[in-house]
Amino acid sequence: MDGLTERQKLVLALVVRDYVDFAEPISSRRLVTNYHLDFSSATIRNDMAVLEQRGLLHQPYTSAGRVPTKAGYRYFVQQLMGSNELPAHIQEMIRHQFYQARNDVDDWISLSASVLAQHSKVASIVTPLHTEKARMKHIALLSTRGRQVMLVIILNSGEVHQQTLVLEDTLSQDQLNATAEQINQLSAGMDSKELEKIISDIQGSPLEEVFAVVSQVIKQAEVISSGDVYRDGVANMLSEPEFSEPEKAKKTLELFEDRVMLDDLLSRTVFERNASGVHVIIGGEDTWEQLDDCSLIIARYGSREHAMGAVGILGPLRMAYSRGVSTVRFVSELMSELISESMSN
Amino acid sequence: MDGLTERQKLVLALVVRDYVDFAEPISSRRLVTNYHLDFSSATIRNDMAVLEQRGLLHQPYTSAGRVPTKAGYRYFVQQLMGSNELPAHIQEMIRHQFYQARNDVDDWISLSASVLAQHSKVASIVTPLHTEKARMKHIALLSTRGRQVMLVIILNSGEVHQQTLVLEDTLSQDQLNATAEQINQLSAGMDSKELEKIISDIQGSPLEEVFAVVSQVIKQAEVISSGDVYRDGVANMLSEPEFSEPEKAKKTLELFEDRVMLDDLLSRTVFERNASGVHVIIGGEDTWEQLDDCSLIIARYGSREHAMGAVGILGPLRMAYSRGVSTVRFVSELMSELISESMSN
DNA sequence: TATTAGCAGTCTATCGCCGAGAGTGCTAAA
DNA sequence: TTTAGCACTCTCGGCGATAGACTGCTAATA
Repeated sequence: MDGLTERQKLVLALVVRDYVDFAEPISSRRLVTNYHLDFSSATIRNDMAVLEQRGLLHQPYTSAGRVPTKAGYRYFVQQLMGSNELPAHIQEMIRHQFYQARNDVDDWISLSASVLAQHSKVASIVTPLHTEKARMKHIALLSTRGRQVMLVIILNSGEVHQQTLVLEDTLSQDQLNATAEQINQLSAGMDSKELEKIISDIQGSPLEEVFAVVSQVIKQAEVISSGDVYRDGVANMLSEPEFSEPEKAKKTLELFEDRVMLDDLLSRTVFERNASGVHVIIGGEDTWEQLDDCSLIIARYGSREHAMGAVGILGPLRMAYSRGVSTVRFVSELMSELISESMSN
Repeated sequence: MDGLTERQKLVLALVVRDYVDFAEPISSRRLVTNYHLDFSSATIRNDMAVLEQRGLLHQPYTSAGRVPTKAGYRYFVQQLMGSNELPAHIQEMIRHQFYQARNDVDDWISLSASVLAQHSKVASIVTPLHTEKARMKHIALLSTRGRQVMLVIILNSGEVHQQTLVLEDTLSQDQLNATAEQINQLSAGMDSKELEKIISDIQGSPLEEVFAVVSQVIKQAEVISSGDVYRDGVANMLSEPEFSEPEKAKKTLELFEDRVMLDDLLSRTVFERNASGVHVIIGGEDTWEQLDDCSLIIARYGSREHAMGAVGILGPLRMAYSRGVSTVRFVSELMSELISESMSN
């Protein structure tokens, strides 16, 4: 009910739909003729006036058509849009692309960024997997060159992290193997706190340096770092008329280079909100000023027990929400499925 | 000599310099007053007419000021610019940033992208290290989760590659260690061709699958892949007036997402040309159509014996070439230095 | 011969104006 | 409650005129 008649809801939905497609203010007559409504344009005008009073539509100037407000988009997404599935042939196409890829999480991640950008015509963001409670499973030390050594850390979740070390002296691979073995014996299954305890126990040991780095890497694994967020389709955004003024375009592009903001956004939306499923953030929602004229559709993938990441798309307010949500939902579910398959057994 | 008087060269240099700063056609009077020349504007006008005849300057329309042509920029870069060093305090600042970073090539790479973008005010591109003749030094197999195994390959050059495998059966870490040991014994120091020979020898062995992937990864290491090129400062570009038309801006942004083109560009400029040092590519140089109104300043880092990468900046034709070249040169030398230090023992 | 002052000529950019067109809100009738 | 009709408002595109910025040329000068 919430005070809107069925016809008013229809009008709102049609305005959103038409505006998304054509990016110009929508007039009452236009709706009547394009959608063969059984009402006169005057009737629709009355409904539009009501919707404007409720703050769901906006008139750029007296006697222009109507444009949805942020609240209008939100109402549309929450009440009117429903939840459509992605058409079967599209699903098939995407699945096919994934099955063709190598069996590698990193490849899937970059592929999903590309798929999302391609199907949504806006920019996409995909984070790698990360674990909330990171525990070390196993490490390896590999001699690369000179005193340089690669430390590879496998977490319980299956995530892999690596980090270069430069040691005081050159060690042979055999010596490194022995060292790694020692560390594995001492600390398999530990989290960063437990590791720190060990470090204080072994003060002065030649292992201390390596331990410190292991603990540091594990601590970092618990925070999502935008450093290795995948992006794609950023150029798509510039086709949208809302970014025709270079100033706005620049502001938006800077979003994608602002790591602090991305970190905050991703961790606060996807990882803290306990609700799973697809989130739609419209126009910054009073929290992210920079996102003021963008919308974000985002969902988790992976599983809470092991490791999770986020896939999403970022576009203008005037965005194909229904299609966007279906696409993001499908891709996130597909990713989860692929990952759990590759880890099973 | 090459047919230009000293004063004509000066005029060209000043036009380039002033145009770079102000992005508007430069008039004869403007040069005289701004740079306190001891000639009248009429004299400068005569020189400008000559420079235009030589194709070094261009007049947007009758009775507008002059703008450098691509040839003009090229002449400036090759003959007039000289090679300035980056101011000492800037050098110090950049060094400081690098010494603060972790001792990790990947961190240096992303840092150098950020430093270049910041100091040049245009976009930067940095590739990771890659080797022309990749030989396997050592591999490790690490059990991650279920049948999923991480294959880590260390090349002779010190580069590290990793790739997830999904095996038929779950193997314990001990079994994996044994397998890796076998492979190391059999094939340490081999290049991809030699590996392929081995593969045909061990047809049907359980090692075959792993071998195939090792050989594939090594082959890939020889090609520079834009997949993991670092970019930064792309948003900077949109501040430049040449990208105020969204159409051009989009075309340029697409450059950064066009992996095929980046691959080609990087391998043909930096890795094939035997001359080392800084390369300046102005306006695509008849080879890269998409780069038509961009310039690229790029240099190698690393060393030919071990592994090399490229650092560079990409901006509009109207670019601060002198400063750009100094910056790129300095960063590439610094990277080389840091890498060789971390590899020495 | 090289340089310069002066001037006529050319082109752009900007402003204001006007009319066409689109779309509304309102009123009165169905 | 819906609708036809109409007056009103506001934008957008085109037009013309003006101001201003530079140039190229010519004739004078050192």
